[in-house]
Amino acid sequence: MIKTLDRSFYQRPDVVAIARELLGKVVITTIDGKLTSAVIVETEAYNGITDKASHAFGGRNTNRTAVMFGEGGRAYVYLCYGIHHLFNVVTNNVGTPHAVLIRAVEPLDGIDIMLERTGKTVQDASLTRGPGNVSKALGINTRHTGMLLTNPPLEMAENGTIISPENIIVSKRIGVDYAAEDALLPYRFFIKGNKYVSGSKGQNGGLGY
DNA sequence: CGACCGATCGTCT
DNA sequence: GACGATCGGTCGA
Repeated sequence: MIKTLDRSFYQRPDVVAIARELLGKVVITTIDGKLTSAVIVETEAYNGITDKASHAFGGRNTNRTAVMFGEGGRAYVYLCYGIHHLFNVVTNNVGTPHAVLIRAVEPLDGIDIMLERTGKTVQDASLTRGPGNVSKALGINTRHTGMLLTNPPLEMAENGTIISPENIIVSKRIGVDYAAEDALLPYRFFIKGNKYVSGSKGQNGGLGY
């Protein structure tokens, strides 16, 4: 039984709590007439204008980041390193640019389509491991930025799965060393032992503080 | 293993 | 004109 998350789920004040709650939720895309879905296994919270790791740090509201300043429940997708499209969920409400980066998912439906999109021949952990690979496999790109997450082509849902607290690992975020002291904040969450979780030694096994 | 490197381009200074 | 919220490959120990 699948239930789409409505906007009240996203429009809450605590982006860190939402990042944690998103573990076990399902992302469903219907793009180019092809349906794919996957379970979220790794997330990171980006905590608005006071978070040096956030694109919205210091109130930076540009064409690219404007979506984050809007209502929660929409997608923020941007191009990273000219190659990778990174998929975020906007939370909170107008004026407060919170977002959660989806860093890894575990494939559910449409695995053949994901293989097609990524040019892979066999399903292994690399298919949807890491934010760049997530978007590639699910068919998400910058044209989806600003779209609602409550209906196709981009939907988020819950299927009754509960991830127990002892199976959730917390760590600092990946790739944000430039954010100085904010790089150390415990804003990354992932499911213990899940093979799709990104990072290597010290980043997918334990408390990487 | 770990360190390093190239790809590739929209965005902001 | 510089620089990424990355990835996958290579090289050396």
